[in-house]
Parts: sequence; C-alpha cells; structure tokens
Amino acid sequence: MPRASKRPRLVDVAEHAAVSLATASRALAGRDGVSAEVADRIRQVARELGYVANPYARTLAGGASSTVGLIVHQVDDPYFSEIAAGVIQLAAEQGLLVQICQSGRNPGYELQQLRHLMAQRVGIILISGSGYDDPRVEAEARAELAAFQEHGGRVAAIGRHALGVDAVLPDNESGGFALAQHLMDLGHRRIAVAAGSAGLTTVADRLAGVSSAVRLRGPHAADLAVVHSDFTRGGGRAATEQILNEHPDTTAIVALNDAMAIGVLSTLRSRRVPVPARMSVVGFDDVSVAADLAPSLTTIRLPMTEMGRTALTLALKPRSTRPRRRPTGHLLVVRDSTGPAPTT
Amino acid sequence: MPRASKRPRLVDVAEHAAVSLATASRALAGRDGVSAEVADRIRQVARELGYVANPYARTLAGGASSTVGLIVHQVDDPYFSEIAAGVIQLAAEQGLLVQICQSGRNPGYELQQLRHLMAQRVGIILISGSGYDDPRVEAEARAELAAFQEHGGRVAAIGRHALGVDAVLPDNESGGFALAQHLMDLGHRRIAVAAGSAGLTTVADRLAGVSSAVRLRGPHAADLAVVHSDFTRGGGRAATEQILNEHPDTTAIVALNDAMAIGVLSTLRSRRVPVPARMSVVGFDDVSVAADLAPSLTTIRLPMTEMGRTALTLALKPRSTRPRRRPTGHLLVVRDSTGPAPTT
DNA sequence: AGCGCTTACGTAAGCGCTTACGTACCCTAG
DNA sequence: CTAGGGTACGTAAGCGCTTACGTAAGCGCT
Repeated sequence: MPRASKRPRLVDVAEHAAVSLATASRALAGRDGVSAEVADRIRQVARELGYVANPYARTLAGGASSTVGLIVHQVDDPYFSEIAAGVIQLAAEQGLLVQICQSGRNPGYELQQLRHLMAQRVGIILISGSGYDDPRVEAEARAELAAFQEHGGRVAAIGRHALGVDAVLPDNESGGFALAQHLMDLGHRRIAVAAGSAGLTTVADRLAGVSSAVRLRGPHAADLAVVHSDFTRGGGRAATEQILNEHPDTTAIVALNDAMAIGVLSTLRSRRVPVPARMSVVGFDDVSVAADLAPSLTTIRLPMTEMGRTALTLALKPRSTRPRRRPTGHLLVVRDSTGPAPTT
Repeated sequence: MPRASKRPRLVDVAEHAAVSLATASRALAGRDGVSAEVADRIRQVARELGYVANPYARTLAGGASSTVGLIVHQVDDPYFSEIAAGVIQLAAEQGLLVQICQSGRNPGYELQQLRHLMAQRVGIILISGSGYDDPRVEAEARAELAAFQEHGGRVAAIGRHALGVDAVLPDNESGGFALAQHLMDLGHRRIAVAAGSAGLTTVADRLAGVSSAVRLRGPHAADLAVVHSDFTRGGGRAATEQILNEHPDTTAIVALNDAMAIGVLSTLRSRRVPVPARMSVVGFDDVSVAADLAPSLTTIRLPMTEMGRTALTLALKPRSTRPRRRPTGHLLVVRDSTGPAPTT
C-alpha cells in the first residue's frame, strides 16, 4: 500500500533550492550570512513544499524550544482561565504552543509540575497563582528556578513576588484598601472578611489593604472580623455561615476573591438576608460573571487577560539581572451588591 | 565560572550501571530483552541520578511523543475549562503534558490550530467543541485528520460527530427533550429557545430534542419560538431582548447552554421580569456556577470533567477501524429558575 | 601584485535518544 | 559432542535539525 508522502524535511528544501543544509537552515531562521536572493528562493521553496520544521529536531540541536509552560491552580477557576486565555492568545500570535498544568492548589504538587516542565526542557515557564507560606517548598522552587534560568530558561510569575523571578503583580493591597474605603464611605462599621487560605500571599496582601484602610480612618472607624476559608465558592459559603453565626451584627462582607463572593451571595440568599439592604458584599478580581450575578457584584477589576499577556511578554524579553515587577492597575467597579449600611 | 552541572543523560545512567546505551534505554522503556536484575540496577541508578529522558531526543529518535494537544473554543468559557480540567487531570496522571489552543469559535482558525499541532508532531489531539456546518472546512479537517491517523497520530473529539474520529458525545438531543418536557409538565405553552449559532451541531441537536418533545405532545401542545444568537452570556442577553420584543407572551425560555442562560437571567432581572413567577428559564451543561446563581438554574447536567477524561482515554487506546462513539449520559437538575406557568 | 578582511556558502560534527542487527553465551535435542 | 535456537546484551546507524569551522570569491589598500 503506497504510503502518503511523508512530511518534507529541511534536506528536501535545500535540494530543491540547490543549496546546502546549513544555508537552508540559516535562511529559514532569518540568520544572516545568506544573500537576500538565495534566502528568498529558499523561503519560497519551503512555502511551496509546505515545510514546517520538526520542533523536536530543532530543539535537540540546540534551537530554542517553542513551547511555553503555564502552571495554574485550577483551569476551571475563572480567575485562572481568564489569565490562561491571555497567555494562550499571545502565544498563538507568536507561534508558540502552551503546555498547561494544574497544581490543584497544592504547593508540593506545584513544585512537581514545575520540575516536570523543566525536565521536559520547556523553554519558558509561567507560574500563575498565589505563593504559599510553606517556606521549604518556596525555597526549593526558588532555587530550582534560579538554576533553570542559569541554563537559559525564562520564567515569569503572575501574582507571586517571592520567587525571585520577573512577575506581574496585581494591586492586591490597594485593591483591598479601595474596597474597605468604599464600604466605610457607605457607613458600614461592622465588616467581615471572607479570606482564602491563610498561607496565600494574595490573601495576606488583600487583607493588609483592607486593614490599613480601616486603621487609617481612625481608631474606632470600624470592626474587622476575619474568617479564613479557601478561595472557592464553597469557601465563600462556609465563611458566610461562620460570619452569620459568630458576628451577627456584620453589615458588610468583603470576599477576597470573586469565587468566594459568589458563595457568599448564594448563602445569603438561601438564608434570606437581602443584599444590599441588610448586607453589602464585595468581591475581588471582576471575573466576567460578576456583572451578571444577582445582585451584580461590586468588586475590584483586575485585567486578568492582560496579565497573562504581560507575563508572557516579560518572559520573552531578555532577562535583566534583577527580577522585574510589573504592577497591573486596578479599578473599583461599583454595582448592585453594595449599598448604605442599614440603620439600626 | 563553573557552570552548574548539566542534567544527566542516558549515557551517564548507562555508565554508572556499567551497561550499554541500548540496554539502559530498553530497561527504562520497560521493553524486554533485559534481565530483571540488570533492569532493576539501571532503574535504581536512574533514580539516584535524577535522570529524566529528554523528550525531544526521544521523540526525534522515533519514540512516542508525550504530549497531547487540546483545542477548545475558549478557555475562559466554563464549559470548555471544565472539560480541559478533566483532560489535564488524566494527562498528569499518565505523565503526559497538554498543549492547549483556543480556536476562538472560528472554524478556519481552528483548522489552522489543528495544522499547527500536527506540524508540531503532537501525538494525540483532542478537539473539543461543536462542529460547524461549513462543509469545506469540516471536510478539510476530516481529510487531514485521516492522514494524521494514517501516520500513527491519535485523535478524539468531544461533542463532534462529523469528524470521522473517535468521539465523546453528550446527549444533546435527549437533554433538549428532557428540558422541553419539564417545561410542558409545568404547564408552559409558549416557549422560546435562545439558541447559539445556527451552524453548530450542538445547537442543532439540542434544538432537535426540544422540538421533538413538543411535537410528541401533540399538534398544539406548545408554541416554539427559536431565536439564534451565540453561546455566550452576551448572546443570551441579546436573545432575551429579542424574545421579549417579538414574543411577549413567552412564559419559558430554553437557553441552549448555561452561558446563555446566565445572560438570559441577567436581562430578565434588569427588565424586572420575575423568575420563575413570570418566566421560567432553563439552561444546558450545568457549569459549576449554575447552582449558585440567583435564582439557581434548572439545567441538564453533563459530566464535563469526565468527558475530558474519557476523550483522552479514547485517544490513548489502540484505534479500531471504525470511529467509536461514547455517549455521556445526562441528568435533568431542577432548581429555582423553573416553576409553573403563570395563569393568565 | 600581494596582503588581509569581509561576505556567502558548504562540510561535518554533534544534540540525546531508539532500535535493527550482530554476537556471545547457555540450554536442549539428536 | 554438535547443531539449532533462545536469551541478554553491545554496536552503530540514524531521527532532522543547528552551528562551529573551513573555504573560496570579491573587495580595497599599499
């Protein structure tokens, strides 16, 4: 049975163009040392033959790997999937392929994924998601990433500043600050915070912003009750139960991300607590459903898709000696889930 | 400056174990022709050295590529991200890496992504998302996939039956059927369908289920108004506006996926149409937020994560001559967005 | 005319692995 | 005791690229 013809190789291109392998390679790589006419002829032939370089051979021979690795906590979490969408968009524009991994919010497993990517010689690695306070894991990751960069690997982080690599950093602290101010401006004095896992730097940063806004208002501006759970809708539900039980006079809940906020709203609804009449709720991130919730969610908008793109851009640029940090900007988006504090 | 030591190669393992390259390769690949003791020794050495095979060299030399490609419409659409989560989970368990691409709901661009993956010699390709009725593109994809499989490539589709490859197929038709029945059981007689792009097979199938349920009830069981938009929240909003304007006596809206349903609910809320008192709404998919919406959404549950896993399983198994089809099962989940038809 | 320099291209040595083939050895049958 | 066959392992030939190095031609200069 006559096999369909195999893919053309570089030799085929070289032969058809009547040049050597080396010249063909140079021409297609856009390296100089090839006259313009010859280069044109080679590119022309390559196009006609439908030649596409074998990435395995190319990488083996010392060329740059054309794939970027992306580690997220969970792809089906909108925060991460919106970031991923940005990364994938830009990667496609640059002709790069994205290898995606989930760490499942587990620092040890994340390190394992990272090792796997490095072992696979993925050239560029993006790590999205909050750092953990597990100092051992963090230190190991840091060390191995440093070695990886020594060998020419490129790395960027999104929302993690403790890794010693270039990073895109959301304005967590000032976002938290803005949220607390917004609530206090509305007259709220008993504010509860539904926070994610205590170990996450994102949690710590956002929380710090909230507290500093409260402190800044004066010694008795407002009471802050912090309840830790995790950054999921289920976490938001659990936190709400706890807040309702332990801090019944709360008039506003700050969920430290939108997933939690959705859980908060859901629980308040089933407990028949009217929002915002009896309880105001704010989130953080502005995932795209936030605007379509009932009530629509007041939150801090982070340019997630853009953050993904920026992270890849950062990793693509030649590395400077010191890790660069790129803030993201943020915006308080006021919607229907917040209103004046109820008069007692 | 003394470079950090390079990664161990197979020769290093072979030397330390005092065997030849070939033997080491065989032992680590688990191929036979190596005595048990020697194989153990080699594996032991490899572990001590922290040896991980270079995937580029392995693939170049004729080994199997260890990466699977996944094409989805949009990663930040929950339907696709939940499927992707399943694929990535199982891939990680199998030591495979997942290359993810977005087609942006554009058939031509999807074909381009497909070609890119094939050119990159990705061994396994999963294509998620509805087929299009663009016969030219579909035929081209079909042909190229066939050639890819001829060369040993493995392919599976999710929710597409026209590609001539193994496929995981959601019960679109019976799901639509169940939804329509549910509404008619509640007394609804004027039902509008908010459908995605007319070209999608998913739309056609779900719609067919709805219509056949209505027809089955008898000639004048219910009026069905179909409005086409697209499978996004915005599409749901647009469709709702149109339904409200053109079919004002509608009492129930069937959104053909949950994203649209969210848009429908959002628009009804802003138009002050109470759900379900004045209008019932159903969705399709049961994305994970569906339960946390206000009101929570009656919908058809599809095991999305499981579907992702199944698709990969299918692609991993040796191919049979005829494309296999694996149905997914479904479940009508009744929540708060549906109620009895309002009495006029 | 002879020198050195640049430019344009070819030659060939790998990159790290898999695998077809070859070879030494041991076992069993005749 | 030897022929035949299986088992365990080694040798070496690539896979399709990149790139260091070599070479020939062309240039301006003294």
